[in-house]
Amino acid sequence: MGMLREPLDEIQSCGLPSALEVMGERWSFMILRAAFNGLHHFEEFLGELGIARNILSNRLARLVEHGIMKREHMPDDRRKIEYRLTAKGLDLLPAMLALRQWGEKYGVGVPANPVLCDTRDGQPIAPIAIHAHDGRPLAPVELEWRNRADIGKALHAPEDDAVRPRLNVL
Amino acid sequence: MGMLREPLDEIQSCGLPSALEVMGERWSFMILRAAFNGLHHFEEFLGELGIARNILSNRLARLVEHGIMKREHMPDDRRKIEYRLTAKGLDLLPAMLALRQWGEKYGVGVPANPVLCDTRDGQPIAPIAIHAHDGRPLAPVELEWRNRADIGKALHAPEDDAVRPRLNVL
DNA sequence: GCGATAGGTATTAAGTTGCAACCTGAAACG
DNA sequence: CGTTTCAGGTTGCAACTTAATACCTATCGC
Repeated sequence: MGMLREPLDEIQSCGLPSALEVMGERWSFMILRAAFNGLHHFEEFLGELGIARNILSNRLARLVEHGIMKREHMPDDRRKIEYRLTAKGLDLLPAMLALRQWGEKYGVGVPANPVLCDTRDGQPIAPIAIHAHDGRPLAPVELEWRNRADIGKALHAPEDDAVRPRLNVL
Repeated sequence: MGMLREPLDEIQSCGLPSALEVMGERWSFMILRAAFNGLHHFEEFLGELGIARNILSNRLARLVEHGIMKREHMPDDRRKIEYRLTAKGLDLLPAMLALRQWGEKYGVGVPANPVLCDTRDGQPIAPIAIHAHDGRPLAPVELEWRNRADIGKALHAPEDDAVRPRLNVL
């Protein structure tokens, strides 16, 4: 299949376009979720997702090509191929969960099952959130964009709270 | 524009399909990022993203329709329309950041600018990660899928570590 | 060998995207 | 107060992507 779309990356210095190059495609996240749920084979994905064979084939190939999954013949049955998440693929778990939790929060009647839990106490994980480098949770008002050059600098007097830039979306 | 695609939701009980219904479309996340960077107007998005007018128009309409952004005439100049993130839109920040951080980690030469920082000390935020309900950070080996019915139950003897299901992707 | 199974490819219709040209209503200008 | 400019679109069309379905190829179990 061709690829004459606008690259979508290099638009600004930000990793988002490069992430979306693979994960922005229709079905990529659904395939990833299925993989996180323990699916490993072509026909399993096919049955679970209700996707067309050719599209699934193409998407798996792209995920493999981008190092998100790896593709291996099974030694005991050489018809079978095993698709498995790589470390790079596993690293997408927070993004996938954040998106899923958002969908659950605002979607219609989606009580979500199964739920990702802490093995230690069997309780569901916390909502994915933003934390400071030292682990403090951060609310939107405590956030601001900074140029790389200004990291760690005192840009505004602490008492001058009203003038602080913050996320300029609030 | 028509909408005869497979719904992509209702496939399983999980919020992901419903999240992807809007955010899975090409450009949606890029528009969101631009909005988080403080852009509010049609022509601003157009210039920043290099997207076609009709597509931008369509995507903004869909974001508004889904309650992610709101659209308001500016009272001082009635030609201008202001697009602004709603609470629902702001709630996508963790998902957007997780995706962006992943792209930065694995993308080619993307040092990312500007960077989201804590107003308190001007330091960049921590990587988006998974935490237990009590705030402890959780590694992949400490995670397992559970049916809603089994939340909080002791499913496996603590000493029987090898048999524990975990993420069955590891 | 022979049917079933796993994982694809090929063909074609339908839907989506991107480009460029055009439209509309509200400022701004003189 | 007529004309120009600006903001925010819409329309038409060609190119591309997706989906559905049929077909292909290598194992495997018997």
